[in-house]
Amino acid sequence: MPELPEVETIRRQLTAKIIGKTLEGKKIVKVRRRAKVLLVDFARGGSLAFHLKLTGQLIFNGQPSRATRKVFNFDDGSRLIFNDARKFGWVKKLKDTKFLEEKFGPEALDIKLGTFTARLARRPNAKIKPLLMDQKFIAGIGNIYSDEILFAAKVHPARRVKTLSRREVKNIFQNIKKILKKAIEHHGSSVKSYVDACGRRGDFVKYHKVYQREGEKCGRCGGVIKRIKIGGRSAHFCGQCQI
DNA sequence: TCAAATGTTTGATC
DNA sequence: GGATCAAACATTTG
Repeated sequence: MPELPEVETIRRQLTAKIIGKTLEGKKIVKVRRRAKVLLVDFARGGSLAFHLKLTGQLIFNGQPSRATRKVFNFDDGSRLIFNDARKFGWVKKLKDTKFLEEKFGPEALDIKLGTFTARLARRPNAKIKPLLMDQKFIAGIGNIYSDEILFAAKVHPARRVKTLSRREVKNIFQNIKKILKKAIEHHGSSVKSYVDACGRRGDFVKYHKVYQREGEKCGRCGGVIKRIKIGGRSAHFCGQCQI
């Protein structure tokens, strides 16, 4: 799944649907997100934690299918379906979620420019795309949005951090916020299997400028969109205007 | 049949 | 410690 915008979409929808319901005798008081982990908090402590990895789905009042791994039944007869075709995802009960604070870096939507710049300065030799996807460096960005952010900032995904100008750093920073927020407004990107908590597909794919658009013409400069491997993942970028 | 896929972890190597 | 890469997890899709 599901990068920050997709998990955040599900978080918001579940907040509206399941707060106040009771699950296995425990009242739900909050639905939170930390990095790409979704947390359902109970009144007397403890949480249910979900990670959807690549193909996980959480559908409120969905119908079970072959991909269904778990069904959570609420006291009022409604339910939450956890699907995951590839079985990489997980759900677990946590007594304490404090460790999640240190497990991940600052939230992408919360980080300040000064913090972002200071953290970059500690990793001068890292390539920018894998660094943006490093959850310990900054939390919430994955393969789709790192490509889109770097396209918007006109920065090549393999650029070393130490070669970035202050202006480029600011540009990347501003586009992290801008693109993630816009993607949330569109309920995320349904490239393949992702659907939101209502079982609907996200709309943001039509705004992708480079992700999975190899061979197409760049909408900004007319160059050709390329795909290369960086850190074992596909990186999509315009070979002409991303320097 | 082969390649690639929204994520993360682990181990090897320089 | 950093950086890079391959492999692993299990399955679907083109």
